[in-house]
Amino acid sequence: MFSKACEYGIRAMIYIGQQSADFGRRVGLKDIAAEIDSPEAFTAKVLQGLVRQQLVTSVKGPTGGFELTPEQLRTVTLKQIVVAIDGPDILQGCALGLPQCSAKQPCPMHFQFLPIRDQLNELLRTHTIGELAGKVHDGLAFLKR
Amino acid sequence: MFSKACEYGIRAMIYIGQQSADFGRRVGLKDIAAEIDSPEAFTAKVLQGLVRQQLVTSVKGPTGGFELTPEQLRTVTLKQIVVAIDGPDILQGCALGLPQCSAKQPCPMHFQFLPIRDQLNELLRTHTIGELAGKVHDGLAFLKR
DNA sequence: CAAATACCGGACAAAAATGTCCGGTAATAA
DNA sequence: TTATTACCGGACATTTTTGTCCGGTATTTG
Ligand code: FES
Ligand code: FES
Repeated sequence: MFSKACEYGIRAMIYIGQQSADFGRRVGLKDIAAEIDSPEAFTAKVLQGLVRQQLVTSVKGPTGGFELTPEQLRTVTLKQIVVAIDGPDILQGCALGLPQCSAKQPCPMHFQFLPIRDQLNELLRTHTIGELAGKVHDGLAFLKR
Repeated sequence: MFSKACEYGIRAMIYIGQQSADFGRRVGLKDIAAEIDSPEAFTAKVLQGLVRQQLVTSVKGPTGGFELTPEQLRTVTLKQIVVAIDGPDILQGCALGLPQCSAKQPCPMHFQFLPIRDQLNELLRTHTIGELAGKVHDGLAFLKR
């Protein structure tokens, strides 16, 4: 479904968001990698990209780390993260790999697949990091194991 | 979503099925690759695997090629093909890559993601190759362009 | 039987994804 | 100011996926 990079990116964002929302605390790479069970250096690469796209904020030096501003917590969606890392293909590409997904020249799965893909779009579009971080805070969801 | 191998595999199977159902005609690799716009040698590899799993039948020598028996047309589903090529992960794996998808230890997307994944399961489980080949026959669906 | 055909199987090659390392830079704190 | 901290950026390494090649084998036709 998603690439490893994307999985790590989402999990990292939710963890950063949870720490920012609950404690106003910045988190370092080592901390993140440990809490979401991901390779540290690779996760760094993924987060660097998200910082460039301003989906997350980073601060260098002692007491530095990653954080999500209240605005980012409220506005950054799963869709933005997925598109930033994996590109828009999963949101609009053909299930069977045809170069164009269209109702004019549909693949045999098109009309059955479309509603499913649309629901995925809706899921990604309507869920913010702040919302998902809340579940982790409440002990209703987990980021590893 | 699916790997390239899986996309080629499904498209090839539908084309083979359409030719078997409509004309009782075996099709060769060159023909298949041209009709579904896929790399010939790579498609061969994918089909070899499906032959081993008896999802499609192959015959060597002149007049040989690939075909689907009436039974295969009726019973082989998208799910069987996807699992044979990509494995069961897309049908049961966690959206965020947790080693186990479970409601006991759910990731933050679990309860929203589950119904979508279930619908995909249902789509793959309930559609046979014969059924999809029929759409191509009727000009309602296409395997390239 | 002999020749031609077409899938089979394994080795090989290229590209992409995943993962690591290390020096550079900016920020903090003593 | 100086030392320390922690992200940044690029190069490098490994693994997986994608794709190619070629001789072998089975089958058909003459
Ligand atoms: S054309 Fe294949 S999903 Fe739309
Ligand atoms: S635990 Fe992640 S989808 Fe079920």
